[in-house]
Amino acid sequence: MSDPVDQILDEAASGKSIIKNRDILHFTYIPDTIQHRDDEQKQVTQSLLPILHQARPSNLLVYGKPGTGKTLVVKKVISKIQERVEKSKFPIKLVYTNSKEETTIYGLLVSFGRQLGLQETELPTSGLAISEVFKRLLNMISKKSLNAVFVVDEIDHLAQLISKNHKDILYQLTRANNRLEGGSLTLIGISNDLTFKEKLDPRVISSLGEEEIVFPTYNVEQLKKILHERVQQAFEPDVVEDPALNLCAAMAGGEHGDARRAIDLIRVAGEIAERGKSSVVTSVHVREATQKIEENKEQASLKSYPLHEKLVILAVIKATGASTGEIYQAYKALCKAVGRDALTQRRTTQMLGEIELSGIISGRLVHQGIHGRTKKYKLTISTEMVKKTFEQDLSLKDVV
DNA sequence: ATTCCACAGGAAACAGTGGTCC
DNA sequence: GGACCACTGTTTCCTGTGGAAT
Repeated sequence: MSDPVDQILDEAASGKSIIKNRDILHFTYIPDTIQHRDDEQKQVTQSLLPILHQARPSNLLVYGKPGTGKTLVVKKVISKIQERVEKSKFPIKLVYTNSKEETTIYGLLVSFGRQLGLQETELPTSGLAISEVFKRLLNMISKKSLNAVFVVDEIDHLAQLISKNHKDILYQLTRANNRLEGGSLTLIGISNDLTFKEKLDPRVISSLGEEEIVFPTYNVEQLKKILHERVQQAFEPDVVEDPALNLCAAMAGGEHGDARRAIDLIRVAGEIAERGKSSVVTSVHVREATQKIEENKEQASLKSYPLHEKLVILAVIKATGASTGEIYQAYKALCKAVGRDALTQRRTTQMLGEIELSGIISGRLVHQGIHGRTKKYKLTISTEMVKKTFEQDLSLKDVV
């Protein structure tokens, strides 16, 4: 018997794989052309054209569901503009940040600052007032007469942060040009949520949405073409069966035309087929892939919860279909069992709400007349999955 | 028609941490 | 070293809710 590790390594080295280029099976892999997005590419380019003529373009808002290629298009246009203006020595600075990757407004501004070239000593990662951070950013732009273009991906998330902290940072960003002595600042917002503007200050809406571009979702036919192209480049010839490809497109098409999801599906299906030593990818593999992606998502999300949230989830299992009050009693008992102080009922309600948002549990508001109003929760995923995941947590081992 | 229950969930306050600035 | 700041997680306080019971 050969060594099991060697066996796998030998097989991989011999090039037996049905996948010949894995990189292509990632959404962010940018092909030369972004398919079915010609119109949008033209629109974005038109909007940013003034930069070429050394003028400040209008602030721009880009909308579209996840996986519609918004960010890819914006990044492509920007990098092309950058190529051209580099030659003309026009001092333009493009800065990209995803607000979801920053948990605070402070972090977001610091990320902008770093990309503008502000060092740790000039802009520390904490300790300053937000207004001070903002001032330092503007000083930098003024001093170097930069024409800065800030791209804020998932700007709806930023809008949410702002509504929590009551800071009008977006307003200040959109009106920064009035405060600048040299240089300029342009804001490009990218959003998944078409309705996020409703949460904003009307003054911000008017200056931020000077121009708007909407990315329509892909239809199943378009998804098929996108998949087909990637499959041709990524897999060996005739490996992916047509029904498998069609199923991927149909499934992703059913979920708001998400190309990211479609490409993910075919990648995971390919990996499953390969591990099963199959020479073709069939629709069975695609179905398995759907399930696997779903399970991975659930497990990752379960693992990421802090202890008290995990205890609340366990309490929902113990008191299944029960009201908040009963769940709270079960939770208190669990806390006692693991030797922790229980949090208040108010906090527990809040945690239940947060967990519900992630889709692991679902709640239903019930009016029971004189018995008051309550919310009844139940688990939406399998109990076994939760138990299996939580068993790995040492502090929970005894109560699972 | 009124009362009452068992909470939901918003708002504000607070404590603690980790930092800067002068 | 003290004033100040951002931020997170939590508690405290409070108002609102809709239908059964009275």
